[in-house]
Amino acid sequence: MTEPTARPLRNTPPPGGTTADFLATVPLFSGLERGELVRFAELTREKSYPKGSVIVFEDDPGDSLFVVRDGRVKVVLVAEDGREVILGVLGIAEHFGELALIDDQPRSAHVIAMEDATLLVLRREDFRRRVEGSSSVAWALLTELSRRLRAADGKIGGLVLLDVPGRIARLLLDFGEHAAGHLIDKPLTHQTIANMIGASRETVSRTMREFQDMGWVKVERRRIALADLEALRKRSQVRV
Amino acid sequence: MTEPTARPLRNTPPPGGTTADFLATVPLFSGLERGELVRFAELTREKSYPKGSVIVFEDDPGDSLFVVRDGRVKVVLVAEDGREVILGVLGIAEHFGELALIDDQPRSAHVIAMEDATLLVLRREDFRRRVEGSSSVAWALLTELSRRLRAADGKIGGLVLLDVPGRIARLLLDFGEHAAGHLIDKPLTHQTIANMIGASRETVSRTMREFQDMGWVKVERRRIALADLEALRKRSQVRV
DNA sequence: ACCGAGGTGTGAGCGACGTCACCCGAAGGC
DNA sequence: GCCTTCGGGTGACGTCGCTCACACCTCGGT
Repeated sequence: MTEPTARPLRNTPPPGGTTADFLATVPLFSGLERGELVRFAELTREKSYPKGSVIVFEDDPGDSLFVVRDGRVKVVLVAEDGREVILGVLGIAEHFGELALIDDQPRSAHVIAMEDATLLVLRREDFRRRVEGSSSVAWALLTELSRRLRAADGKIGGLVLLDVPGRIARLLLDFGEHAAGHLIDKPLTHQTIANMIGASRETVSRTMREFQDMGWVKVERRRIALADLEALRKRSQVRV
Repeated sequence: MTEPTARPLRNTPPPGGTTADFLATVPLFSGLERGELVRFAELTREKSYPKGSVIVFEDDPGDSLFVVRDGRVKVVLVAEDGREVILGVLGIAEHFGELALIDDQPRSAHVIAMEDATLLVLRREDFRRRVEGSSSVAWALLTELSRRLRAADGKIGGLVLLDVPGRIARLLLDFGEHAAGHLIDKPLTHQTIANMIGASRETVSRTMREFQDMGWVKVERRRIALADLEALRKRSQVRV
């Protein structure tokens, strides 16, 4: 855990077509027609952040929506003693910062770049005007918030009802269940897992070893592959 | 924990004016003009549920929005072994069931009447048509979901970062901080508290006693009054 | 006034996990 | 190549909070 400060870099935009093309791949905007996409794209600024830098601080007033164009970021709560809880990891085409746009409350968590990242930034007023004008965006936003709320409630349930191995099993399924070959492609350190499920790095380490010994998962070069979905599912239900 | 079944009762409507008057007090609808309120009210059915009955089951398809007209209901996850997690307690003018309306997913939790309750029921199609027609309702809904998402994230943080006394302190503040005389008016059993914060009834019992001994709270006739906000706030921060 | 149900108080035991301390191996910069 | 950094593995030990068991208290109902 370094002590990063926000120092945006200007660098070359990531490949992959125009901003409008990219926006079309983001669920939030996918309902829009070409012309609208282009206009949205024009309202957008692109910013780069090096690994470890803080993109938004908890309690900042916050008046922008961010869309991940490249890289990965984590949404975290940080306690005074340095322990952190990872509320979510966002990858390409995912976004954060909508809440501050909607209700004018300060940001509810830090967002930190896990890798060098490029983000599109859309300012509150521009965003609001569009949302009010386009029920398609408003509806997509409602859908997204619903999804997150369900996920959050599920997480609360998991924290209360499951022991650490159960929480790990569930997390692994969340990440790998619908992936090709049940392979979790992005590297996931034990520390990161620990912060996502509210456990210590050591316990995660011991548990992952156990899962490997039982043949439930295979790990090579830091890539985790789920080998026995049934066993993991069972373990992620209550009471073994 | 009884084993309740859904058995709606028809009984006398609660007092307090017309349905439209009532709707005007619900934040979701408070942006509407009189005429619209009346039309919404007409789309509404009123249903009563006895204490302990299940209003919606987890995994039900679910196609209605419910507004609490009278009584209190709890939103809960229930494990096979009977343990339950209370995700929220809703009182008069609060609502639930919007998620299923927005994203067509099955319900994510049970909702159970904690007291005899009267609810207004609004069916999906009627609701959707209105929301699409009225950006005021859509915006209010976004605001409400944002609020809940923040609350859920805060809860996750509390579960991970705080010990049981810390979680209890935080819960008490949530309920009583902005109440008149810092008095939590609705009775709150230790079991209920336990289920809300993911702890056992016994631990809650011991902790509440400790809080009383230290003069942080006063309890009489099952009403809890917060006596030392500062101490509670401190205890609800990380690391004592 | 009685009884029963629901809620609370409290002790004893124990187990899952956190913490601390350390080592090892791999990856990546220079 | 070498050295540093970052991530992982593992033992020893302490402890918070869960479970089990039971007693008491306070209602509301008849």
